[in-house]
Amino acid sequence: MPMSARHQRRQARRDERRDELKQAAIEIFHEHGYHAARVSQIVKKVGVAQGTFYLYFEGKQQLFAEIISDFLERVVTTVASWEPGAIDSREDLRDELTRVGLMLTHELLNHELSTAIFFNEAMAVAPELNELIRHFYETLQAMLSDFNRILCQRGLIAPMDFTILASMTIGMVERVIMERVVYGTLNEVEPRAIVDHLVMHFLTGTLEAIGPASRAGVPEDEEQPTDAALPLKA
Amino acid sequence: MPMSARHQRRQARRDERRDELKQAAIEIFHEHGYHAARVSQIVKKVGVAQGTFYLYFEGKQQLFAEIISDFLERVVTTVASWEPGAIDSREDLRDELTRVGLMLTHELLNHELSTAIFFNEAMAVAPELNELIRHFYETLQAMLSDFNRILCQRGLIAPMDFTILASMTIGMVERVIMERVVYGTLNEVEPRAIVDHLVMHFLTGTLEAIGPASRAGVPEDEEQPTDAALPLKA
Amino acid sequence: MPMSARHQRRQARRDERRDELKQAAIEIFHEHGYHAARVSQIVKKVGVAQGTFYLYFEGKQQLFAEIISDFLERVVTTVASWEPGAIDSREDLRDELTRVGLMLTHELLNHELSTAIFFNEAMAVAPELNELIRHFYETLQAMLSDFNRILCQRGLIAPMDFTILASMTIGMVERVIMERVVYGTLNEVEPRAIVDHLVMHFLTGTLEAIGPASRAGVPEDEEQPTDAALPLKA
Amino acid sequence: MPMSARHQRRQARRDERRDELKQAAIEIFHEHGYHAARVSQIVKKVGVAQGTFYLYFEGKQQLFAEIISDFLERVVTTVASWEPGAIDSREDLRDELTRVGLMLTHELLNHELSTAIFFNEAMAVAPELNELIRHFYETLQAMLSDFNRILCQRGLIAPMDFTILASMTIGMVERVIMERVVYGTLNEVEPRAIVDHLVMHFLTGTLEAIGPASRAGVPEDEEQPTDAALPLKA
DNA sequence: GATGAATGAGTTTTCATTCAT
DNA sequence: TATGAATGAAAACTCATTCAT
Repeated sequence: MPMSARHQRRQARRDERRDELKQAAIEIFHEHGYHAARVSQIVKKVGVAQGTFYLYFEGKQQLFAEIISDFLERVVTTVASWEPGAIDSREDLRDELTRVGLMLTHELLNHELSTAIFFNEAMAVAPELNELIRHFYETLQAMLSDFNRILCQRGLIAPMDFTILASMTIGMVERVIMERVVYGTLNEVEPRAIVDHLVMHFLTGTLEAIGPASRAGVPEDEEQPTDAALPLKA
Repeated sequence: MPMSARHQRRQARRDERRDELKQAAIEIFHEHGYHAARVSQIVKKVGVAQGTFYLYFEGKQQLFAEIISDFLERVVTTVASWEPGAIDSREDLRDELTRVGLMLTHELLNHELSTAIFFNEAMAVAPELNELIRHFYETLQAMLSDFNRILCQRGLIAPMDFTILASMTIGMVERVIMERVVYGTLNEVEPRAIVDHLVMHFLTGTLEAIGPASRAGVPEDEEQPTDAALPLKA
Repeated sequence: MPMSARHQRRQARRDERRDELKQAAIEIFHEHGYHAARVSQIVKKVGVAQGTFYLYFEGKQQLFAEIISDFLERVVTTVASWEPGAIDSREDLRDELTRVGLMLTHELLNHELSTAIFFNEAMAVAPELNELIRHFYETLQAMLSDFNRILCQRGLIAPMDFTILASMTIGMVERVIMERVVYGTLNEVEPRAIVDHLVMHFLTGTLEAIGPASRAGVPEDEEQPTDAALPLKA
Repeated sequence: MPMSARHQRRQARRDERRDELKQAAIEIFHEHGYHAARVSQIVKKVGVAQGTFYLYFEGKQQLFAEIISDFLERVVTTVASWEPGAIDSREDLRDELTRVGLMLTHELLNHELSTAIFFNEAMAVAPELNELIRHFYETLQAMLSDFNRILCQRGLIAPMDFTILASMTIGMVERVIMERVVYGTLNEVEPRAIVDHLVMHFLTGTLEAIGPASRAGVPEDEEQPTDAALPLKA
């Protein structure tokens, strides 16, 4: 059933306005937080009447949930793009981790506001939403656990509790991203450097130096501890 | 200036009631979240009148802030108990990390509700509180960065960006604690095992097996990847 | 920029409703006094919801201030209509005083409730409002002082402290109006008689009889004190 | 029935504390107004506990009423001291008016705070109190009307509506006192000068100059309008 | 589709007063 | 007498949502 051109145009305009409202909402939610955000501020930003809002969204909370949902979907999609198939060595692993890490980082940095909203507000809005978020983390953990198990089977990582490992990995990434997006602490660090640190820490903890990415705080002049100094467990 | 016995008794009763109210508030905040929590629920739980609440606290928000502040203080105090002085080897380091990790874990698990409230709600209450939390993370990061720098100078960890490293460490710990406290995912895992994973991941990433702590998901029977299979960077 | 007919209609309805609410508020404030008056009583009287009130006014206090402000403005406007230009004799003066007096009296009696509210409540609501009232009295006094000064220069009134004179005049008028509006004491006295008394008292104090306006309490039959008996100061 | 010395001492201490509290209340009522005044502020000022207040007064409102009542009584007593007996000439009248006027003025200025409270707040506290005040004004008016009637019978003042005259007189006095006590406008004017103006205005309106008391605003250098210029009604 | 006026439920907080100690 | 902790009623105001135009 082909739609009429007229209907299509209408639909396009509808979608456009919907996006406008959603974008405005993201900005307002980011600025004030969910609870202090007012629907009146959102519609004012777009320049439409209060009632118009409800032509496009069921309500404030549903819109917030949608924003969070969009965000979660982007993250899952990105992480799911992992391709374990061709990974045969630790080099391959590092490269693949770096690839996915960069994708994820770019994704999150490209949607800074949503990212910040997610970390700051999402858990404090409504029980239903918490369910959604819980489900997201479960999915993520399952995916990572599975990956890790595969890697372990291939002898690429040591055996351990992969659920805990998954949590640790998620936490590392999350916190680093938060620092950058929410607080701006790591703004002057290249995303690449961040990803390098994440990947290397996953691979070798604090065993290996991460050279070129180093910045302030690294004792450059001082004699670097040699690898030899690192007593690897037999 | 010795207080009269009468005054002392009064003060003691005052403190007791204050604690009662605070504890009730923690439970209510945990159950409903800050915004859905009602002062009326708190006083009902303690069995006092509405007005009594305001004899002990300036208001709902101030009480919440105090609860969070208590929490943050406990964490900082615990982390600050780190003693880098006598650490001369990676073994020492592992032991000290384990010691502090266990303390912190116990601390957090002993105040599960506050911990959960902090992770879920704290950022979504009020800008002033966000300031406090921001300051907390800055303190924590500064402490960890300094530790890492010392460790590096002693050749115990490799050089890298210690700010990023600090964030990663904080994130790892946070996420694992959250999983346990907020979602109950890791409830059947011994705190000791959790700490072992955190410490080992900090030290060697995924290079080394964490044996006895292993649980579901770990391919016990399968041939373990040997250390030899792990290509350490030259 | 001509407004659409639709917009005009809306605005008209808006103004109407606003007036309705203000009028209801005047009645409630008059009946209960500012502090005992409830917003709920006001909206009930008009038959709208509680929230509607706040579409038209910032709050209870702001509405009260507006009512008082309206009142003060009417008074000042009336008093400012004084025309000293053509006054050359005491007869002229008496006529002009009578004219302005009647206008003011009518104005106040036409807004009895506001007048009563002003005298009873206005000073006990808020410091900001007291400022406004203070300014009102200052304006009034300045106007009257100036008038008196002009009259004195023309030889129509004797020299004295015109600030005190202004205060006395204001007080005379106020009290007489209060008696009538707040207490209903002088309800059966014609406004004209009231004004005659005010004017004559301003002009000659208790020197001259005010005949036809006399009512109960005046010893009609008794021998009137003759003017001769009045020892005018040399 | 003679009280024991012990009981007397107790009663004295009681009265003292009661007065202390009342005085503190006057200051607080003056500073904040009745509605914004807090019982807690009053007891704090005296340095006793909250409960103590209720050992001496039934409550906030009753105390306020008592303060107002004290005030009204002082005024009535003063005005009632009028002695019309020996007044046979306008000179006598002027002297007696001046005497009473000075007494009243001193009375009010000696209790500035109560006076200010009365004018600003008294009508806006409670209906019962308004009754009291109404009664006060009725008493005052009756007294003045009677006085005026006597004066008229003796040929000392012209016939007119003595109720209106009483109101005018009360208003004149009130307003002048208010200006001084509430706003401080006439602070640099001698009480004596104020009373002179009041008395002269009562006697001759604006017919006669009030010389030595004149201050700023009086055209001293300019030719004074002569009495001859004042066309007295035949 | 768009508007924006109207709705009204819902909650924190204050403070005069009481009363057990 | 004095204390001060406890009481609890009471009210202004907000804002998400609706619906007649």
